[in-house]
This record gives sequence, structure tokens and C-alpha cells, in this order.
Amino acid sequence: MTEFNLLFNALAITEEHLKEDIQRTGVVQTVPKNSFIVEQHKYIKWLALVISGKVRVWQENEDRQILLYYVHPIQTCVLSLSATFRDCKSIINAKTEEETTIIKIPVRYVSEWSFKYKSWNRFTTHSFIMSYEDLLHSYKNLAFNKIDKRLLDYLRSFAQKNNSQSIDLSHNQLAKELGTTREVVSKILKQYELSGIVKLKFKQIELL
Amino acid sequence: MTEFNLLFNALAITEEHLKEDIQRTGVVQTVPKNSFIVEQHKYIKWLALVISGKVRVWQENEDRQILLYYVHPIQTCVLSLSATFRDCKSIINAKTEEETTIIKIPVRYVSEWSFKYKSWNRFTTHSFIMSYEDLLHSYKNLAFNKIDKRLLDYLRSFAQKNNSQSIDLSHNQLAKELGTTREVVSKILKQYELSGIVKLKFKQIELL
DNA sequence: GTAAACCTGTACCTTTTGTTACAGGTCAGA
DNA sequence: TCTGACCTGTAACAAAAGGTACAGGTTTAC
Repeated sequence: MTEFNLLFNALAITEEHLKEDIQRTGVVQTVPKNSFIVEQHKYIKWLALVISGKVRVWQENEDRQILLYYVHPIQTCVLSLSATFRDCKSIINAKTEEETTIIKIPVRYVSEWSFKYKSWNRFTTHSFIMSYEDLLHSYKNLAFNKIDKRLLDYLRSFAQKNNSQSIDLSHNQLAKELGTTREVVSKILKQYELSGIVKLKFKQIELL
Repeated sequence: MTEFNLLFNALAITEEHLKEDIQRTGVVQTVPKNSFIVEQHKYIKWLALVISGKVRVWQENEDRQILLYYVHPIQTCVLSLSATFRDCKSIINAKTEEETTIIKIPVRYVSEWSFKYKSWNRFTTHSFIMSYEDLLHSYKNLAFNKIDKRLLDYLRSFAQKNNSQSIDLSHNQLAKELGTTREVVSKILKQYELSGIVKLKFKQIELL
């Protein structure tokens, strides 16, 4: 099955004209691990739809960074979506975490289609809503929870998403996801290990 | 000018059919100060468009709360917008801060129109984008800045929005906007007063 | 097989933020 | 004018989070 067909199926796209439009204007591209898809302060020219692989989206300061979300198949980075509706610079970074295949669509079509094709309208709207609610949850989490809880939450949701009880991340990586520092993560994890909640290995954390 | 016409002007709505639809299905309502427009965990049945007045939107925990944003004329609470696309319970609270006139639109029309009418599509999309970016800024702010800076930022943007150098809020109210406690706000403000950045009065802070 | 790069653990200290407790000020309404 | 509700200031303390420093483990690439 072609990448395009995968996309059409996943988004429940039935309109033949939309299919044609996407196939005519979209570009299939496979990018290696650790490539930037979107870079802070740069203009967004394409909407990237992830077909396979994984993309990490985050914000950064001088010395810290914080995860916003991951883009999995078949999703799009809602921020490039938003940029498509008014030409603007990116306020986030997005980088592949593994080899990733995307379909790139020039931004100017994205809003045009949202009025022209019902399924595209549904897709963009739905993406916005989901992303907004995700961000809202993150915001609430950040505002009200201490890092020990945020860390455990992160580990659990990571485990759930990957359908495995072990998390293959270094303390440093975890710190960056949560916007804190390595030492803090090490300390908390050690606490959790002493409480019998996790088991620590090299670059791996096992949830018990 | 009627409330409806105010709305049509502000949103640049030209389609006569859309105007008719809005007038037929919308309900103009003036609600007193401190009324709930949306309540956490309750179903959202209407999309409220603020015509005049001001609505505060926030999230809360057991003992804390944090401001999300204010809805001013002519805007809508993007969360009720998102709720309209899939029947769901509210995850936020919204309350009038002064007497407020709204136009309520039953949720089922909102998504329908976004495909039917170009200007409505533009309006909903635009609302989403703006709100998303606002929230993203808040998130970054919360993640990377200490409360003293967040407080000062808040005061300055408040002053700017109200076009006045004095902020008529108690320390307690400020604490709730920022998700912290009254004592912390008092201490920081006193620091700023000693540094000559603000002047403190009863229920009023003047930016110098 | 070895160096360089990265990972983990931990002790100690500092800064930031929150808590408790209390004293006194301001204001609106009875 | 008195009262109760709310506001402000502040000290002393506690908890949370971050920073510094260092010791030693693991992995990868040459």
C-alpha cells in the first residue's frame, strides 16, 4: 500500500478530488533519525503528515527544554497546521526520533482544502481539538503537580504508549522531557526504586 | 446597532444565509457579574460569543487555580468551541467578571457552519490558532520562568490591556491568576516596590 | 583495547517557593 | 459607629527544586 493510501485510509478520505489534490501536491519523503522537521524561528512552508516513524515536538529556552508532544503515525504537528493558516515563523522545534516517512503538503493548500473538502475539514479541526486538549492537560499538570509526580506520570504514559513496562531513556533525556535537570531525575528515580515502584538499569527503567 | 450586527461586523460575516442562521438559532443573553458560563465537568450545550463584558477562563485543582485566558468582545471561549465538535464535558471554568452580553449558539450548528460558510470557517480556525498560541506561550512561561518574572509579566500585560498603569487587583487575586499563594505575591511585590518598579496601594498596584 | 563520550549515584549546598502564624489596616453594610 | 469580611506585611520555618562537584560505570568508535 502506498503512503498516500495509508493516509487516505487513516483519515477516512473518500473524496476523489481531494485524493487527487493530495497526490498532486504532496511529496513523500523519508527522513533519517534526528532530522529537524520544523525549527524554531524559521518559516514553515510545508505541512508534514507523519506516515511512519516518530517526531518529537518541543520548546526551548537558553538552557532548558520541555516536551510538547510526539507526533505519531498518522498525525500532524498541529503547530505547523496553525502556521499554515497564516504565514508565520515556528515557535517550536520538531525532530525525528527515528527514521520517519512524511507526506509534505505546501501550506497554502491546507486552509483552502479545509473549506473545500469535508474530510479535510474534519481532519484539521480534529487535530486542533486534540492538540489543544493535550496541551491543556500538560499545562494543568505543570501548574499543579510536583516533578516527582510528573516524572512518574511520564514514565507510566510512556510505558503505556509503547506497550512495555521498561522505558529505555537516560535520566538526562527524561530531564529534558520534563524541563528539569538530570540530578533531580536521578534523585527521584532512586527514591522510587527504594519504594519498590521502579527498578533502575543502565539507560532503562522498569516499572514494577 | 443590535448585538447580531456587532457580531457580523466584527467577524466580517457577509453571507446572508449565515446571518439568518445565526439570528434564527442564536440567543442574546445578558448575564450579571460572577455568573458561570461554563463549569468544569458539566456538558457544554452552547457556544458563547462575548459581545460585551469580560469572561475569565481558568482551571482548578483542589486548592489552587490558574488563569487560562480572558474572553473579551468579540471572541469566544475556544474550549467551548472545541467541545462543540464532539459532545463532551468541560475541563475548564468560565465566569463573567462584569456584566456580560453573549450570543449563545447551540453547539450542533457550529461545526456544520464551518464547512458551509467561509467566514465562519475562518472565524473558528482563527480562534483555534490564536488560543493555541496563547496557551503555548503560557506554557513556556510557566515552564521556564520563576514567579517573580511571571508576576511582573502579568502586571505589565494587564496594564497594557487595560491601557492604564495601575492594576486594581488584590494580592490574593493575583496569586490565583498565577497559581501561587497570597504570601508569595506579597513578598515579591514588596521587593519590586523596594526596587522602585511598582508602588503599592490598597487593592491597587501602580507600575512606575 | 583504549579514549572519548555519555551515563549513574550521591553528598552538600543554595535558591525558590510554599506554610504557618499573627498583627494590624481598610471597607461596606447593618 | 461597629462588625465581619477581606486586605496587607512580615517573620520564621519547611519543603521542593536546582546547582556543584566528584567518583566511577558503560558504550561506541576508532
